[in-house]
Amino acid sequence: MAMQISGASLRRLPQYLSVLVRLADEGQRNVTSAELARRLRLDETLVRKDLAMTKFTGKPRVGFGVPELLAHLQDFLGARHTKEAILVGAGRLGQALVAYHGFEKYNLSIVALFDTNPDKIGGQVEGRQIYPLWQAAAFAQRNSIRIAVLTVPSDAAQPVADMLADAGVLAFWNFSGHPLNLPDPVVVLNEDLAESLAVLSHRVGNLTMVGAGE
Amino acid sequence: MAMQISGASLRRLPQYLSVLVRLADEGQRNVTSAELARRLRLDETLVRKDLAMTKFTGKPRVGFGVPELLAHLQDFLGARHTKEAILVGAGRLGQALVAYHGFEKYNLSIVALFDTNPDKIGGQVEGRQIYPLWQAAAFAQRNSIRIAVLTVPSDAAQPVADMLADAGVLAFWNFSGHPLNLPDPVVVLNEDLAESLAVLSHRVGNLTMVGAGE
DNA sequence: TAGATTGTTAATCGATTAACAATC
DNA sequence: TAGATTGTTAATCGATTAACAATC
Repeated sequence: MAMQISGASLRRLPQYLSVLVRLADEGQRNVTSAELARRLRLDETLVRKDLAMTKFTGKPRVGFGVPELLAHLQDFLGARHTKEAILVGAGRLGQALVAYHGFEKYNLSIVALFDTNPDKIGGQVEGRQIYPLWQAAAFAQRNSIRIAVLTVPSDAAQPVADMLADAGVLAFWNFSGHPLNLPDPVVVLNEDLAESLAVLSHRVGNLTMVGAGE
Repeated sequence: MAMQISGASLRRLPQYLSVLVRLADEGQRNVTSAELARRLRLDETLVRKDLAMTKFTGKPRVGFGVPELLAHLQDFLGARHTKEAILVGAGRLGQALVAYHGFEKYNLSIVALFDTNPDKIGGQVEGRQIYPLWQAAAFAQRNSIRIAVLTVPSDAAQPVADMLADAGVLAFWNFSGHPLNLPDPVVVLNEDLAESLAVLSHRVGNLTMVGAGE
């Protein structure tokens, strides 16, 4: 009965959030589904459906209260209580993610980094310490860490994930490009820049072909 | 009649590619759709359908030729002729992307960076020069650049994209989080870490709630 | 040949869009 | 009240999965 929100809907919520932040800054009190739709190039019915999934209701003739909806979505997305995470694989991508300030909006805080490279261990990234990989599981357990960001080489992804899942980590943000196999309650979110790049590469290939001939 | 491949299929092709690279290394000659499906946790019919979309055919009782399919997918994804791109916004994320070696697999080469920050201009990232933003359009035009990676703040995304589109850029990989509005042949691929983070944040919120009470 | 595996057509599923009654 | 806008049910669309005939 409590209909589960789809991944597709969930991915649009931060987009609504970012429009709402702007509208709130401008002091706008209410916003209609039509206006949200227009700004994000979506269908207005889809907007109403997405918001309904989060159990927020608007007012006919008025729309949705901007500050109320803003706060509601932040709550819904879990953006209002801090979650601690560790990052495994302090390479270039890992270090960039630690420095990426987008995390803060969702109150995700990376508290420690782990790596196998002795040259990196003991160093710091953005004020966070890099520890040896073998300490990761114990660290996660001791600090009740629930989230791990995996920026390890693809070969290392599965063994590292297994180890951390054993230590109680419940969610993985997996940048390794290797699909993970983990027991059921564990959440895996795969992020694969290669996929996007393939899409771009193919489309550009087609464009230039069209441009060149035919 | 020449059925257009869907984005969903296209995103799976690099996954097949990475399995094929591994199989080719191991010297395996043929692979069945069932084996590809198992390794990537997909349905085997879906695998056959995806490969059919690229116009590659297998042999009943044998499967798909590993080296042939590998080469075919690389071609299909445009991974076999080099494409030059510029990157606008040499911040942390931008610099990380330049350093990210995943690009090379698809023969996408970032040849120059642009930024407005005088402290950055004149500097280098991974051997590539950082130029002032106002030179970007002329540079793109002079060098027939077709692809731009946008790692600028969201407010700057639309004006920068307009300027580059005027200069002949046909494809944008947009990390700004701001939806772009561009004329029709132009390809935009949006990459939004905030979306993924929202999905993760929500799912973890649910997990911990389940763990805590109910 | 018999049987495994492909390629394709049909059925299902889920997400988006259209239609419209409810409401303020 | 009249009319704009919500919330929801029905229709459409596209992608995935199932079924199965073709083929080597």
